[in-house]
Amino acid sequence: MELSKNFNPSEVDSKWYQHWVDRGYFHSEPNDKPAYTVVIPPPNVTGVLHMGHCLNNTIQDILVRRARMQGMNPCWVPGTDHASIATEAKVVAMLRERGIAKSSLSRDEFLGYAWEWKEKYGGIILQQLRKMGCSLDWDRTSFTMDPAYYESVIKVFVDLYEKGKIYRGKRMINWDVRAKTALSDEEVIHKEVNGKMYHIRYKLDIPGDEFITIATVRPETIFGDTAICVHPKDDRYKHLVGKFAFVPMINRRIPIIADDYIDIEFGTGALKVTPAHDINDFNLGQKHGLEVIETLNEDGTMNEAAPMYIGKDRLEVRKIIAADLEASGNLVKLEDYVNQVGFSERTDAVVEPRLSLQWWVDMKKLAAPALEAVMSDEIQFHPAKFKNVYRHWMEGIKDWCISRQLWWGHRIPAWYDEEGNVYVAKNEEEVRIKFPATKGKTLTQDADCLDTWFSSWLWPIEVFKGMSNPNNGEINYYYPTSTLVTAPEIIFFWVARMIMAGEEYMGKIPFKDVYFTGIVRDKQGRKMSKSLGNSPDLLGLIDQYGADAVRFGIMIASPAGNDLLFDESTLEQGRNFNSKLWNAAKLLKMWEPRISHEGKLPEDAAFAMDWFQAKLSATQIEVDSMLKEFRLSEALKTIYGLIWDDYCSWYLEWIKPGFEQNIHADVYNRSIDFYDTLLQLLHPFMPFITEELHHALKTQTEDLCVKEYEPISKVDEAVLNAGALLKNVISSLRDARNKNQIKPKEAIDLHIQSAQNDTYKAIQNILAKQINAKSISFTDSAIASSIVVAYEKDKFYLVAEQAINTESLKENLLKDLAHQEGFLASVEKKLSNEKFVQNAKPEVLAVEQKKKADALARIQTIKESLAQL
RNA sequence: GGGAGCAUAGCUCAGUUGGUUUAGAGCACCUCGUUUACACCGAGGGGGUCCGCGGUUCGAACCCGUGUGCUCCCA
Repeated sequence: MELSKNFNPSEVDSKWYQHWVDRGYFHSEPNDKPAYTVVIPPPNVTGVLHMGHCLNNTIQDILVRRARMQGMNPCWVPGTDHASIATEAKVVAMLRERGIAKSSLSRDEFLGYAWEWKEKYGGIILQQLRKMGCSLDWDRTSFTMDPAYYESVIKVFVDLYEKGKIYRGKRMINWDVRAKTALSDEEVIHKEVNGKMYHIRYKLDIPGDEFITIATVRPETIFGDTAICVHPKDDRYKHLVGKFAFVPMINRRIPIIADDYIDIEFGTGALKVTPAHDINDFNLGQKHGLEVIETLNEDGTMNEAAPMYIGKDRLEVRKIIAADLEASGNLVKLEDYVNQVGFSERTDAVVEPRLSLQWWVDMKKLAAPALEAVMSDEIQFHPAKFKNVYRHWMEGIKDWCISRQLWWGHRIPAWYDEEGNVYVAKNEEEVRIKFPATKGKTLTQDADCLDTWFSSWLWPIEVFKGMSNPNNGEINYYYPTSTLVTAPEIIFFWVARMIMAGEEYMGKIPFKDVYFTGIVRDKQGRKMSKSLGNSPDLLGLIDQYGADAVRFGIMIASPAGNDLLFDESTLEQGRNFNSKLWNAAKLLKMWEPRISHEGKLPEDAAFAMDWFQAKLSATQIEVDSMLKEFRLSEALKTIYGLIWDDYCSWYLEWIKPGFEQNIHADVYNRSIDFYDTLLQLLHPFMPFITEELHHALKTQTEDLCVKEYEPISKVDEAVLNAGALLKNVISSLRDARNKNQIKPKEAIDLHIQSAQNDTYKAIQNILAKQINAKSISFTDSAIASSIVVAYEKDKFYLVAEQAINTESLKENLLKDLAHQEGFLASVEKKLSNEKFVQNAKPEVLAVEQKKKADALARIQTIKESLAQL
């Protein structure tokens, strides 16, 4: 097969992807082999592929492809998440564009539009994953709202309710005024915001014109104040405790109370207490039996509690209230203040604490085994530093608010009768059976949906129908899964809760290893985001560079456990690597017509092959251990170096036949096999080009994608060392040529003075070729008017026609001498230290003595060389 | 405010239980080079007070303390 001049990824990529799918290589069924199961972190059904997905899924594909080539039975399950808030927001926006208001639709009508939208746009992202080469088992594509999945989520709700682990309660929640729904704590993003601290004085209900001043960043909440609280030991206010004050503008009378919760140093030391709109105030209110006055409507506008601002947004009121307080004489001062404000993860609205009746999961009992599983390393986190983060959260865990005031999602299976009694069962029919008392009563189902994560925590179980059809053959074979690859951002949202669900419903952990990827940032270290516009178009990049180059670029820049600073130059490096791979194959194929079966195997070629075999085996072992520790980036770098430097720059040059010369059949075949092995090693990282070249090299009996790795052969250390010596000598001599400005075309005569002539004799042909020497001979004494190069204890004399630049030679030798003498001094210092000689381990001592001997010998060599100049 | 982590070449990172050469790699940079694989290339080279200070030790990039700077998580 003739190779084209250049590698053309666009044709090759789609050809092989289709081929792999057609052959069913990605499809898994339970069998006798060990399972290697990975479930994809299901992207939002609304999602389009971004750099984060690219990194995450490339890593998964590397692990899965490698497992396949190691003879395991890998199963990588694709799918999408219904993403309740995000999707509902998109559907609402789409309807608005069509001029339809959500409020004008019934629930069923709205869901009709939502499904329509999902069928049309949902899953675009899954198509995009194919372009990247992901070896997902498409026959298993799942969705968190598939019918069976939906039933499982409901089943879990009912079960946890019956176990007393789910309850309904009026509590302070995070309210998203844009989506008009409750949020869990994890869905709130805290950001620093420049605001104002308002010092507001409240007139006291005592004779005279006295005031008490409070400080707040949310002045609009004064309408919900039901007390002012001071520290009992605060001398400034002690005398006011038990008295009353008036809320400015509305003149409502509120008590002044004392509690040691108050920080005397903060603000004025007096706190306005608004139990309806702050969690701490709420707790304080509970303790002191304070009234709760709500001031906000669902959409964040003020209600009748603030008569002068009804219908105005609370942030708008914050801007205008200062003037009004000023007018009423209540504003003491305004100062700049930086504080932390919560924003909705999905809508970016400023979150308002709000008292609300919601459904909760009691997390304490669920958390215990899940914490233990990670702390005992039954589940291993990579990098392990995330264990701390996890422990910290799990130990301080709070109950999980799971109800969302949305329609798109799993509807809460709770029914209410007219008196407000609650009945929980999987459907109304079931309620009627379980609760005969409901006979004749009208029941209404809870309007709310469950938090998205209340379904995704079942993902590793339900993709194998482990909830809807417990104990089936697949769940028993594929569960627990092997490795979860995900972003550290969702360690609480998802990872922790999957572990809880796994322990609760399977009695087993859901996965053995969790690999946390870094966050993808731009060159300047900023997180990639839509608003910054610093997120590159991934599909455009794949078109431009090819999927392999993108995979290479993103992996080479992702050190384990660190963030990834995305820079297009690494994709260029990937593309260049593609070219290198392609050209090396072209070179090999060029020799094919000149294969000779006659004659003996040349000695130098035999050495080259032995050396490369040793180097290959040693590197395979290294790569193996790196991958076991999830050091994927380092493994790729190692393979890159093996191919580019050791195979292409050294090995191929060593065995390269002269101009129009033949190549020995053994050498040719061995070189092809080496290359094939290299392609196989690289395949999990760059699947397309390796498959293409695997077939281009020779007629193959199987595809690389499913070709199992051979056992690694033993490393011949002696040959490895001889090769290293050869490389070093070549480099030193080339350096000498360069420094003496000997033209590359000019052949030199080389004289070697060494105690190990046999070593050099075995490699002299290679050496001659690599440094362009027309002759090599061995000598016992110095050669006149030559360039002297000292390497270790050996000396090399280069004889060229050109005049020798004695000065620069001398300079180099002196530099080397200074270095060696400095080194010797440090070694001698150590060895003359009695305590070192007494305390150091014998092997350390031996090493130091050898260092000294070597240094002395080298100094001797350099001095001799200098003397000859 | 509480917690975690990081600081090594211009950049991104390795550096295993403290001793394996006076610290390595890739990219970038500089010099030279178009001999039939590849200029998306080849050969060679330069470049570091291992963040500062103090300590432990015969010996510290590595261990301890402290300061500074940065990042992340939680409230």
